[in-house]
Amino acid sequence: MNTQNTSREKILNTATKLFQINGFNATGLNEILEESKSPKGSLYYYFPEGKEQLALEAIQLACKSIVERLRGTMDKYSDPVEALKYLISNITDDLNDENKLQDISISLMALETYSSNEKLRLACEQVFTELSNVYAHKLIQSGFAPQKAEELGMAIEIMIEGAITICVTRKDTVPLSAISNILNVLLSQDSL
Amino acid sequence: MNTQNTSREKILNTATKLFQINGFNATGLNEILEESKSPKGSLYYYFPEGKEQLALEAIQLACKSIVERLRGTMDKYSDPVEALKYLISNITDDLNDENKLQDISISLMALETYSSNEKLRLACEQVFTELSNVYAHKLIQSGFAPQKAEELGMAIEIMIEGAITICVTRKDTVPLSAISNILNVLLSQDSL
DNA sequence: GTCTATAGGTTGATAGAC
DNA sequence: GTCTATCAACCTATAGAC
Repeated sequence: MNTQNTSREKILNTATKLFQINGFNATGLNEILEESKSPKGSLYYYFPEGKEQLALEAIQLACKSIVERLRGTMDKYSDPVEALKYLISNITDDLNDENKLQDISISLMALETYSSNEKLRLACEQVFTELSNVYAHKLIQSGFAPQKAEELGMAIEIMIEGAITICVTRKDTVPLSAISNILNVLLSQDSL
Repeated sequence: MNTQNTSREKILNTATKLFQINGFNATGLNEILEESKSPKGSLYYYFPEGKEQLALEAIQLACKSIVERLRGTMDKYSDPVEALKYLISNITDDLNDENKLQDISISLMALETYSSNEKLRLACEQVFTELSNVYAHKLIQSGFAPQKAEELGMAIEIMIEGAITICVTRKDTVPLSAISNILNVLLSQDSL
């Protein structure tokens, strides 16, 4: 998971996990320090701007993890429909194993910050854009027209975020199955 | 908007608004009391179980508002595709006017509570189910098979929640336009 | 660089006068 | 039913010893 053992990385990794699962407002700095076994002095030494800076870096780190997973699964199949099915089954397994948003979605932080913190909102916006682009790129590779691929990429990102939100709320993975079928229909008939 | 002027209703209406827009954790009881011009004594008189009870009733009231809007717009057109287009343009107008979640979505509260408060999680789950059913009902009315309608109803709910999340994060309404097109394709070819 | 102590503010909740 | 005063607990952040 995390390679180095510096205090900075321990704090950031723990913060990234807790912010994703429980949210920005529900996660206290004390909680992060306790779970990462770090002293408060270190936090403000490494993140002099405090909680906001920590959250900003956490969003960016979460983005890296999510994109990595996404790329890793999408590259397993050349056919985009097969690749998406595999990605969705992958996320489904994770949610079944543990009903938590870690390495899955930053929707919670996005909704917590859209109206209260412009810097963090922008960081979340960038995550959504990047994820959409990964999907679009996959579609372009398999022959979709760039404009069509971009629109579909955004639609895929929308469906996955929406499905995850409702999955964790319901504590089941039916919504992900539902969009798996929809994507099948959508991408098969709507090509080129 | 609110008909009666009892302290209870003033508190509940304000809480419902603030919880939806800023979330459960970001909204303090003091803030609710200040905005509703109510004394703290009244809050605990009418909501003896405190913040949790207030949030529970707020989720249910928000559900009523959202369902009302949804039914109101869906009933304007008999064709479900036209009705959904109208609903989406309606939500788009609201978000353009003011980039806030009020009377639009409870996704923020759902994500804040899914892992920390079972009572509130269940209330949010019920909201998502109810909204899905409104869509499904509309599809059944226009000739879709019940099972197909149920699956599509959930898919519609997923897409709208996902699109709203990304809309407020981006501060634009492009995602809602994107799913409007998708729904057109999806419901036109996939009927009966 | 690490750690502790603590400041200064806010939170949800309670007690008790009226 | 209404209102105020107050509580203990928590929060983010800072100061300063080591």
